[in-house]
Amino acid sequence: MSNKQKETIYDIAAKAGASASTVSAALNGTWKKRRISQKTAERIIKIAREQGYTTNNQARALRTSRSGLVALLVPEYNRFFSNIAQTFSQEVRARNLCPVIISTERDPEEERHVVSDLTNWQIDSVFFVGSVAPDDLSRQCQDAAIPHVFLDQPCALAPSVVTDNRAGARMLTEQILASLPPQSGEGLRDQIYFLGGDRTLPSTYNRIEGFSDAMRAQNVALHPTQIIAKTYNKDAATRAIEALYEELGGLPRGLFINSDSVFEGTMRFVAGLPEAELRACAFGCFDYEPFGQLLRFPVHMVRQRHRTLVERAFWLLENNSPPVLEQVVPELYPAEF
Amino acid sequence: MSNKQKETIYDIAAKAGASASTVSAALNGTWKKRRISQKTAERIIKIAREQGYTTNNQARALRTSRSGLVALLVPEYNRFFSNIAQTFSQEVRARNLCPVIISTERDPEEERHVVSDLTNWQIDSVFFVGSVAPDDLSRQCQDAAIPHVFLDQPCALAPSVVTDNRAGARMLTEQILASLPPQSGEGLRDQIYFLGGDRTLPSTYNRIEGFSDAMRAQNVALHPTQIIAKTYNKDAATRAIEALYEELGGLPRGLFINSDSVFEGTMRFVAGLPEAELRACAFGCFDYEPFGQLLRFPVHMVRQRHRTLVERAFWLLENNSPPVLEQVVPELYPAEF
DNA sequence: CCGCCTTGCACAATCGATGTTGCAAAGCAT
DNA sequence: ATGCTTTGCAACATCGATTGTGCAAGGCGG
Repeated sequence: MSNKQKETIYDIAAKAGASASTVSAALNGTWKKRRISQKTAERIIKIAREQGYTTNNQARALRTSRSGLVALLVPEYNRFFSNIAQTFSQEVRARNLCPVIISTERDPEEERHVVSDLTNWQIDSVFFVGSVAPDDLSRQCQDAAIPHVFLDQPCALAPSVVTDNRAGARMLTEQILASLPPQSGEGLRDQIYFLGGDRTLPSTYNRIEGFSDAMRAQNVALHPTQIIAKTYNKDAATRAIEALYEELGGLPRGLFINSDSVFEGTMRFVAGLPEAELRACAFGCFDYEPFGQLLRFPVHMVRQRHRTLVERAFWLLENNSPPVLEQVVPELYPAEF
Repeated sequence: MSNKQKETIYDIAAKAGASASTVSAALNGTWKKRRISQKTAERIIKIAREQGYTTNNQARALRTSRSGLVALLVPEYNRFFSNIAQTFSQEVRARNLCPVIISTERDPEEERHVVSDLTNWQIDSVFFVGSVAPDDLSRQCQDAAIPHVFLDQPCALAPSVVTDNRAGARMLTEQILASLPPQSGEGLRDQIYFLGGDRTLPSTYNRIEGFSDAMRAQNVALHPTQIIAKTYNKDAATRAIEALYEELGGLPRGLFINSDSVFEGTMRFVAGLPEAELRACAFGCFDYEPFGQLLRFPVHMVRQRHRTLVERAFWLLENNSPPVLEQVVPELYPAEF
């Protein structure tokens, strides 16, 4: 169609016999405020449509100092973050804005850098998911007057939306406790272990709390050694479960697996064990993985409500929320056998 | 730090006792061309750094009509597309540009819309992954003079990079054939089936070709009914495998599963079957799913090289490639037991 | 018919960076 | 000292949309 230069409001103005400012007002909806007659506005809009005119976003952004870009920073693209990204992208586009999704590889340096980059784009707002150094980032955004929210990993200085990890962990642990195999009678092996994550991070910390809550509520003894939470790393998880297996002389009676990466890591070892041993352990995973339901042994799972998380984050942002922490209770997917 | 308005080249100019144009030249590297003395340039650069100046991208974009934005359109965020997105994001940022990733939900209308939106952003270039209506999109981009590439789903009108589906399917099929269980002797059940995908799409078409190649090479008879390829839909896959199971009175001797969604769908049914039946079928999946290796029966897999795909796409784009089709041979992950 | 208030729109400045043009000073040769 | 080239930089127009301001025509009361 239009194999020529792109049209501007000036071209439309010429064709409509009006001035550029009138065209601008007609097209961006401010014509009423600017006392342009409805007749003129409609004529201009019609012509613009016929010519296939579309406005140059850079020019608008330069003038209004609002870019129409909304950024999402994720640590990486795993299942959970991808779901968040998908929902985010939809919500942004529903608002006629443009989503910018960037992965920062869990590197605080990179996070800083990305944010300072984004300020040059006059980003309208930023969503941080699972960020490593929330406080620094929040300050950076505040300096640049960029509205922002945190998801998954909270920040005291800005509105945050996170999964109610404690409640979720409690639900999951209760489910594990409810489907415990008979005791083996061999002390250590009859205990329930919490594996994976980083206890210095709020999410893991709260999951441990929820785990403990559930144990306490049912008067199940819990010793600190039953909680192994140093990293989300996949390979480390494989090593950890191997070590545990060796130490106990078998699998524990129950296993709370903290996150999908840890799930994958432990399964690499566990999946190779004989049927009988697998049946002697009740598994729960704090994350949803469809294939988890297809293993030959039951695995209870908890799924974070990514859509709700994102929706709430938008709400907080759009209502200029003060730094609050909002929690969303996750969903339990009990194993069906 | 800077709790005031953002600085412009004019502020820097004032502080450096130079003109804005000189500052601009000094900062964007064109100062040599513009005959600015090295001394002046360095002085300006130093001041700019001290003041923490960063350039306003909209202003630059408006002037140069290059936005510095690069877009990626994906149908959705599944494992494969997320990997692509991750790699894309890294490559874009390595070039000091800004990645814009948008999911179009496999809706041609939405695809068109997104592209026309993107042209208003003066997007520098667009990467289409698995797009539904490549030709339309390519024409749209051509009209707007936007360089573009297609990944995964090729387009005759623009450079494209796709997995060598035929070769991959052949590799996978050979692997299936090599690990076939003993014959049952019951006619139909001793055959190998191809399940899932959409034969009207090039990728599925070529995988069927590769499947056929391998069968032919080993003189294995192949009847059209052994190929069931109408959709990538997960639920449809569950229904299809159920129907097949019923028709054959058991699983076939071999099953070529086309894509991760189909894998998940079939597994929902298959995973519930008794051990013996599972061992009577050799499984192969054209997509990589880590949990696929953790099932209680072996599944051979083929993994697309997402990094290579993206890198080649960039190369084609940056070298103004004519509409060629480049193929990347995928990687075989044979089951280890 | 005159002053006054609307209505309806055009003019022009502006956002910040870029790049073309022009002009003074310096360098050099004669 | 004169003319010519080179060096080094400032001025200014420009990208396209937005928005404050100004001004003419029309409506209305007196």
